[in-house]
Amino acid sequence: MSTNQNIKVAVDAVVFGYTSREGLSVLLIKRNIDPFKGSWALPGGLVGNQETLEDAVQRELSEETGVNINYLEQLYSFGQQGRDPRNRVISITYYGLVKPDGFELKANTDAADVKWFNIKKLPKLAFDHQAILQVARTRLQNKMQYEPVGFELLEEKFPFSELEKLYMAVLDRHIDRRNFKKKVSKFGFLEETNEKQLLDGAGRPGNLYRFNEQKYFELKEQGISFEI
Amino acid sequence: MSTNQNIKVAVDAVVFGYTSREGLSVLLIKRNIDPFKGSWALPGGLVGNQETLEDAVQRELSEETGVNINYLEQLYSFGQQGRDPRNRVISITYYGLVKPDGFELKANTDAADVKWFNIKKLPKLAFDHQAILQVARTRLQNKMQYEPVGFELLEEKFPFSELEKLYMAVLDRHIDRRNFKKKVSKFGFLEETNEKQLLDGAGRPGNLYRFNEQKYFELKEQGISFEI
DNA sequence: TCAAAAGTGTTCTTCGTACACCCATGA
DNA sequence: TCATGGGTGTACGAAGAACACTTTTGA
Repeated sequence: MSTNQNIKVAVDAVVFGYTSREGLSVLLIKRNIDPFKGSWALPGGLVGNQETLEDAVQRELSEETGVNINYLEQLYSFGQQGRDPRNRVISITYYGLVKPDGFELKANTDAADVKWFNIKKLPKLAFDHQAILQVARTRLQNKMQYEPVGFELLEEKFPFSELEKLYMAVLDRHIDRRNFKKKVSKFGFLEETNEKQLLDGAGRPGNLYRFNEQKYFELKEQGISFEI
Repeated sequence: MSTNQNIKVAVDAVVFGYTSREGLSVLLIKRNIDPFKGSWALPGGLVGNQETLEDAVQRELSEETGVNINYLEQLYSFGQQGRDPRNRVISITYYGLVKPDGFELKANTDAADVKWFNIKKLPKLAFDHQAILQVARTRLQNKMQYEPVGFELLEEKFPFSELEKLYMAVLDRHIDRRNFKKKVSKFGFLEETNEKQLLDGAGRPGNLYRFNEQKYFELKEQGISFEI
């Protein structure tokens, strides 16, 4: 059993982005080699002998998509036989969060195309990537409810309503504005700036807020736990 | 990057057991080959070309320890270079739960010895297994608070106090008996039998309870969520 | 009759939730 | 002046936390 093992190790990444225009989106590449040539798939590829798993993810993302990832966390490892028709490949998957200003894409040699897809309008995906994406979505939903990772999807300064809409988009349910504000404010890691939102249409401009990560870590040290 | 990848794939398992006598325990093997010959380590080994990751874990456990695993869940994948001094090995780790009556051990060819160690009296471990164990412990603590996995560590029928002591051992804090009973009973997946505990000493014998898994799944379907 | 462990209810506080009107701005 | 979206407080009910005495058994 310990001799002649012939299994390849890959990484794949589910990268989430959010804008209030587009909602919650996922970054996909169009494959330009077989198998699944022409299909949309998660960015990813084989791990180099000398690089860590995280480095491999970062490298693949920059090779294939050009995005700047802001938060990266290991998701799950998939190892079923037949998930890649060529060889036995186990894939260690990650999910990542990108701020809206890191949204510019450039498809590269390895990919025929790169695009953001709204989470509700996904194409058919190659391999078992549909299942991976589902796991990632569920994980993000859970994670956002007990750690303030949502801020990794917003600009540095944002109106409160952005945060609220983000939570509604990810959790896919309505949230009461007043209760949500009360709950988030209570923790004390959100700073009000004295700037106001720049408007794109009518309506009263909201105050801009900033997430104080330093403060959050202090509170976490003290055992205060975030929950939405 | 895609040519001549030379990385081995292994699985390792953190197996937890519980008895009120011994408290929360972890199953370790004594290595009989180098590196770390003579050190205690988590059971595990390389994955065969034709087996799933879960199968590999089950096989290693039965080869090395002879325990019957009751619940198995993937934990995390560790891939740092240097974690195995021989080759680049990435390890996909699992944690498992064993009922007290599956406690009999038999060390086998692959291991010089197998033993249960109380979680508070662990020896130095080989490789990065100390870190893996820490991740597993934290995961178990979290998991037990939102899914009733604790029952996988108890006999089929158990006095209520067993459940309570188990939670105290895993969470490492005091739990109020009355509040705990109220909370657990409320869910309705715990059945009271009309048998009573067999005593080992003085004290009033407790009623025996049984976990109704069927009922739990029904409740879960209805969106009722377990939380301690 | 004593020691050991199990069984059981009430009160108080905290948190979650439901809910509607006024304000600032651009068109 | 109208339409759009932001800002704000209160009241009710549910759940969590603190807390002590009685019962059953073996020695």
